[in-house]
Amino acid sequence: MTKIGIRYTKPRKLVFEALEHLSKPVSANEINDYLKNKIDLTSVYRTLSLLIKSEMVNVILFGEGKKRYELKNKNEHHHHLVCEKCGDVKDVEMKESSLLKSVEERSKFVIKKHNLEFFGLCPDCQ
Amino acid sequence: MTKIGIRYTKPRKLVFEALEHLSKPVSANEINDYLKNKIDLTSVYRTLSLLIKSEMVNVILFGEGKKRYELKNKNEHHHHLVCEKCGDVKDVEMKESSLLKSVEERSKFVIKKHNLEFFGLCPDCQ
DNA sequence: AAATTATTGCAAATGATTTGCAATATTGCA
DNA sequence: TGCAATATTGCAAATCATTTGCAATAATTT
Repeated sequence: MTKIGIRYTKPRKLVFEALEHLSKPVSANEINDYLKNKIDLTSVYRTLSLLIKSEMVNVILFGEGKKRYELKNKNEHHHHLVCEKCGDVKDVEMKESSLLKSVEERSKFVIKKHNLEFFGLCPDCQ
Repeated sequence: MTKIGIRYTKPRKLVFEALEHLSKPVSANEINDYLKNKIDLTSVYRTLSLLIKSEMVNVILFGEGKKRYELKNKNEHHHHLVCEKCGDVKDVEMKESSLLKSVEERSKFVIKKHNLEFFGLCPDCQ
């Protein structure tokens, strides 16, 4: 008799805890560092794809040539403001439904998702 | 007597022409394909960094794990709407100054730049 | 506790981008 | 024009992020 299922394993527990604890967009490597290499980097990547597929994690791009990952559950849909000097990341909330509607109307596209990230200098670094 | 200067060379000419001709965000590889490997991929990359430094080219991220490059001169500041099915890219213009101002006020950051890209289905692919 | 099957770690592959370096091309000046 | 000075190229190899294959291991069902 065949059974299929997703198992709750140590690597998965750990990656989830790392994302929860770090609670900002982090790279796969940063997760690994936080976990002190207790699990293999490959498992971090594999767990992340799982979490992304289950819509528990968002992928965020800051244009550094790598992906960053963030738990979804916490806050609502939001964007980020990154300090180009110290690297601090702040969440940005905004209502963008009218903006999306306007783009949809003008383009006749159906919009499924969007990326929006801001870069600048935080109060301390100005 | 030492002289310093930037030279107008064949590879640079070609990369510029490729960007002009393709006139949408393209990857380094796509530039190379267009140029039929007349120049080395390394030179494409080196020319692109030069053009970026001189603010003639923008880097655009669609989250595919690679960068895309687009000539600045053509249109004004704009964003992109990418069809997730056929890959077609449409430019999106919008006035975002009030949005930026609002984010700056709420965050106390000074915003230097931002990324905004939309993904969805174009009229033909819906 | 055994059998079944999902998951892991490790090594190696892949893809994008960068770097070192000797060979070559461009440019300013005699 | 011709040459020297130096910027730039191509090629090979390095690097970084991410993915894949596979045999060993762990989780789960019975």
